[in-house]
Amino acid sequence: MRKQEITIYDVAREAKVSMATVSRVVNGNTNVRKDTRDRVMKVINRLHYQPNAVAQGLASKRTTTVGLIVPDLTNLYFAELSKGIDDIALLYKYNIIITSIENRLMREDQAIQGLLNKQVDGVIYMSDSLPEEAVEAFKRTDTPVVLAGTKDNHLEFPSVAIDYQKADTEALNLMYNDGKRNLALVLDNPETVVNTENRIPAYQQFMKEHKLGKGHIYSNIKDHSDGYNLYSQLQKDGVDGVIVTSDVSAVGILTSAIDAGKNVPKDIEIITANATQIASIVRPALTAIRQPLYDIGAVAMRMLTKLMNNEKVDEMQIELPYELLKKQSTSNN
Amino acid sequence: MRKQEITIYDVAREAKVSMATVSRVVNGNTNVRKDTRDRVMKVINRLHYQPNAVAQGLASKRTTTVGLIVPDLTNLYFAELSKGIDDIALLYKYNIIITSIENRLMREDQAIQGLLNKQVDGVIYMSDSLPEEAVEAFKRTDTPVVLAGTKDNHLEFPSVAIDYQKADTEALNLMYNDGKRNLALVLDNPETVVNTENRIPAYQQFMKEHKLGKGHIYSNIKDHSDGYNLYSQLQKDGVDGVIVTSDVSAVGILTSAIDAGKNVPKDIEIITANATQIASIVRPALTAIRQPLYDIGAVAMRMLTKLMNNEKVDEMQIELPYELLKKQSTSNN
DNA sequence: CTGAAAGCGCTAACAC
DNA sequence: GTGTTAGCGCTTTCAG
Repeated sequence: MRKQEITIYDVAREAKVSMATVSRVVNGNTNVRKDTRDRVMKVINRLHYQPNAVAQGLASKRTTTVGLIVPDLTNLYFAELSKGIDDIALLYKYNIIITSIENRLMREDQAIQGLLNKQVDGVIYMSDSLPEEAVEAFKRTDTPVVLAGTKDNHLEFPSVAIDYQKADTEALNLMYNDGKRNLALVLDNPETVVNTENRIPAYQQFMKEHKLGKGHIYSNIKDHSDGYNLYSQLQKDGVDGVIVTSDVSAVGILTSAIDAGKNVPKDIEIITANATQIASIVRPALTAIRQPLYDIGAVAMRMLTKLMNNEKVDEMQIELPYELLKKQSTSNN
Repeated sequence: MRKQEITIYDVAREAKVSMATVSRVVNGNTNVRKDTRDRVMKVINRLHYQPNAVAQGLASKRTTTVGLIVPDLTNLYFAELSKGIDDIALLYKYNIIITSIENRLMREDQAIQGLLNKQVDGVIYMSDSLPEEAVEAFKRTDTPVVLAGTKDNHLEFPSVAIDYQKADTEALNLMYNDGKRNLALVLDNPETVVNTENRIPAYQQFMKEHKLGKGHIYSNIKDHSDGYNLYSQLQKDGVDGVIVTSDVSAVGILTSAIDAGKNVPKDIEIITANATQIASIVRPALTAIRQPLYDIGAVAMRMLTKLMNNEKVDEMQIELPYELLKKQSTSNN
């Protein structure tokens, strides 16, 4: 709806060439003589011609657009992932259509279908859960998909993530070495693949191996106040060390403990499993499993570019290194 | 690139109608007899037909897509604005193409041009600065634009924001009433319209009216460590009260003060001017100018839908109410 | 209420 | 190297 609808046809006429030639110039095709190229370029600049990406998309069947499916924009975990994706997308000249699915009106499979209808060239899926309908939706298409910061049950889709199981075990071990024996796991969503297939098994195995009983798993602790309110329960249950999957919830537990006159890490140790900048901003700073979120996003997007170009991808399940950042919410003996 | 490329033509053939009729059914045009509509719908469902949005866009010149221009995805200020935008966009069935311009590779006007080439139906601009080239880019087009959480110098564009000047004056007054006399203004970007036209004038006028001298304005304090490092300078300058435009920077100042053994609010009062959830998570909680970020985004997007439909919009410059949330970083006498 | 036909602006064989 | 010509899949007059 530009005021001046300059089309490729206008340029062709003014430059006295065919639209095919203009198209070649626009797309950097080398099969154009230098002087005609220059002539066309001059007209393009004079007329301020800008190719209509929609028409290009229809004709070429490539939209240079990728879809992002993300649960919550205001969760820094996803925001930091997105940043990595965005930077690489820019590098490869892809636009990003973002679809947030936290809203009840939008289901995963609908989000996918919507993106597919827009003819995106690829999709990056960051939602922590991958419902069966979503899997089906992906399978109905040739459009490549990469999971970022999450995995699927059967490793059917390419993904970029960390070794959650190993990370959690290491975190539990840290608290164990600090003398903590009543360790708990605090989950946001208990049904995500990462949790059911990685975090919970890691926790249960650790508890078993160290003969610590069944332990405690708390679910649906998603925001600051959830965490804040959970603390009294943790006290009742005698918990002295927790891994928390939601960053702000970890802060909530921390604040609640301090407000209750407790000492962190003496009375309770806290490790946040999906650290964002928030973990390092609060005091005491939270010991954290630091995932390379930006890199996960960047690598996922890079992988997607390869997939979209039908390039060979040697590794479909990429695992990036994490770091267990020991801060003030554990005593780190 | 779907495996099964069902087109409107396939549906037409199977349903024994013309593609025009299928199109009418798909678009909810009422001029279709009920039984033909049903027949077409049945075929659509059987074939899993999904309209190609790119072809629709080319033919109808509407893409049901809006562009978002945002400086930084990982800044919760923008994330919270985006959430409001996203929810309303979903409601009106618009997709969102997000363009982040913090990257040096992407300038404001390029971002705009890119969105325009994609034939977006409208743009929401959240960047805190609006360079001349960006203004020019917008003027070359009929595509409606709404500024969210920011304003332009000449009120040329529709916008949704708060009264920054009034808010800051109120904040300064709070600290003044607490007995603070060496008040400072800590800016992220000193060149944004909101700062040059609203915050700085408000500050200067307040200082003048209360005969507090020239005061101190600090610039380019953008992240947590900027704020943290600034504190020693604030001490040197004897500052006992600050308004900070970057939320995480405010936390940085807070943490730095506490680490230096100071008392907040006794030694220094801190008010954050662009509060996000972070402001309420830290302890002591930050006194904040709480802007209704979600609402700003939602109202901006709603306004844009009207503009895109050529509906009448009575108010082009919308000002939403803010709240001065008195928390623990001021003594609130 | 339905169909025919002309594009939307561009790309991509295929000729020359 | 360059031009010609079909489409891409859909919407939208315009007839009837």
